[in-house]
Amino acid sequence: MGTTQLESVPEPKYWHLRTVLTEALDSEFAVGEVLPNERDLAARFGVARATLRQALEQLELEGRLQRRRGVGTTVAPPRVGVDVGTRRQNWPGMADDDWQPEGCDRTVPPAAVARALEITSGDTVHTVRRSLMSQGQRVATELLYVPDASVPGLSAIDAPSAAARARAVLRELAHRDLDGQERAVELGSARADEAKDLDRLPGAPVLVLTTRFVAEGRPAAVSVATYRADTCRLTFGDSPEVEIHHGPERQAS
Amino acid sequence: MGTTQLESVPEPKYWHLRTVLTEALDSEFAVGEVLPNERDLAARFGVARATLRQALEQLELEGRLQRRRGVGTTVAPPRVGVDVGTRRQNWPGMADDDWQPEGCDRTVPPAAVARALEITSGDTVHTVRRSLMSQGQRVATELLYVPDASVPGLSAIDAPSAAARARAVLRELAHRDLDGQERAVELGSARADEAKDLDRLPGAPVLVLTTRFVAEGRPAAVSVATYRADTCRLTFGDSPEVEIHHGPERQAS
DNA sequence: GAGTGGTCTAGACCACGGT
DNA sequence: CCGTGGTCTAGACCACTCT
Repeated sequence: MGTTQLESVPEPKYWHLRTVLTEALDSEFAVGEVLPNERDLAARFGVARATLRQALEQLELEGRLQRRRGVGTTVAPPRVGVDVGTRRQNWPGMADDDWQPEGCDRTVPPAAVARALEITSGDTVHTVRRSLMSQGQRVATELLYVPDASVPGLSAIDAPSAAARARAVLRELAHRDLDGQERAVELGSARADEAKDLDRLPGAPVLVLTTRFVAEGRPAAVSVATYRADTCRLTFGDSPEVEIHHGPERQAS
Repeated sequence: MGTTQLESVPEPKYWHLRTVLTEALDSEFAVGEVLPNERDLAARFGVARATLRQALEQLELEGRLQRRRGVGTTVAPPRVGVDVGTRRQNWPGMADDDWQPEGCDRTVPPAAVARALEITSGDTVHTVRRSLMSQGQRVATELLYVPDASVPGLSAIDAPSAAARARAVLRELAHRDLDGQERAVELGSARADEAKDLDRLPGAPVLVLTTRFVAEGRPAAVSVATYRADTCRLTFGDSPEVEIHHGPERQAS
C-alpha cells in the first residue's frame, strides 16, 4: 500500500538531536549564554538524559558548547587560533614566545621520547614544564625534554626556584645552533595532571603537538605540547588572522 | 581513628579500566588480535556494559583499539604518519601527490570557505573531491574549493567523467603561480558522508586540515581535508620517518 | 542546601557482518 | 541465522559550584 518508505535509514536520535541543537545554537543563542539543564532539555526533546548527553558531547567536541560541573552548559566562543608556525624556527623561550616556564626537574622521559632524542632508554633528562595562556584561559601545557648534552654550560644544580631553573635551561639551550625541527599533530586524551592544568576532566580530547628540535645534526630537545582540542585551532600560516572554518556552519552535506 | 584516608580522590571506574586495559594491551596483546566481546569483558571486570564501553571509547580515541559493528574489537596498529609537510609547497595534483581525484561538481561553499576565498557568499565554485589511501585503508577525504577566477582556461563544461573533470581543474589550477599557503588543524567530527568515506560512524573524531592556497596575492583555492583521528598522525617535519610518540606508552604521569 | 553536570547500573532492542 | 558492537531507556547516586 502507501507505505512511502521514508526513514529507510533512520538516523540515530542523538545525531538528529545534535543537528537540531546546532541549528538552534546558530540562530537563537549568543556566545556565553547558558542552556537549560540536561534534565529539562532531555524532557523537552522526549529522550533519556543519556541520549541528550551523547548529543551534547558531540557539540562539546566540536567546540560549540562548554560544560562545567556544578555550573551548567554554555555556548562556547569560536575556537581560538594558536600560531604554531614553522617559519619562526626559534628555540623555545626566545623573543615573542608566549609560553610561561613553570618548573623544571629531572625525569626519565617516555620511551618514545627517548628514542626521538637518541638517548638510551632510562636516562634522565631536564624536563621543563611550561604553559600557554590565551584570552585568560590556559589552552596548552608542554613538557620539554632536554638531554644533558644539549645544555653543557648549565652550572651544576643552581636551584633558586622552579621557574628560574626552567629559564636557565632554556637560556642555555639557546646557545646551540638550531638546524630545524620535525613536528607531528595527533589526537590524544588528557592525563589526570594535564586535565587539571587545562581545567578539564581526565580523558578530555587534546591535540598533541610533538616537536623534535635538531641542532648541529643531532636531536637537541623534544617538546610534547598538549592543546585543548575543544577550544583551540592550531595555525601554521603566514597570517594567523585568517578565520577559516567554524562560522555559522560547515557544509550541511 | 585509623582511617588511613586512602582513596581521597576515587578515580572513576571507566578511567581505572582504561588504565588496566592499556597495560594489558601493552603487554599481553598483539596488533590485530581480537578482544573478548563487550558483554564478557564487562562481566569479567564486574561493571555494566556502558561503563566498559566508556573505557573502550577512550582507547579507540587514542588509537589503541578498533571497533567494528558485527565484527568485534581488535588491537589497532600504531598510528600511520601522514606527511602534510609545508616545505613541499605544491599545488594539489602535482608530482608525488598521493591524493586520488574522485569527482568534481559545482557547489556553494560553506560561508567560512567563501570568506577565506574572498568571494561573495552564495557564489558557486568548482568543488573537487579527493581521497587519500594509506596501507589499504582510506585515511582522509578532501574537498577542494576552486573559484572560477582561478581556472580561467577551463574549456566550458568538458564532462567526460567525474574523475576526469577533477583532473582538468587540478591541471588548470597548476598554471597559477603559488605564493604560499596558510593552514590550520582542528578537531572535528565526521559528517555522514565523510564517515561513510572513512568507514566510520557519523560523529567519529577527525582532524580537519584547512589549507588556503595563495597565488598572485589572492586566495586561489581552499582545501578542507578530513583525516581519521584514530588512525592518523599528521607530520610536518623534514623526515617523516621519525616515530615519535605512541610506543609502549606515554608517561604514566 | 539546592542545582548542576559526571558516573553508573541493568536491562532492551537495533543494525550490521559473517555463517 | 547468530554474535558483534551501536543505540536507548529510566532510574540512582556522586562531585562540584554557588549562594
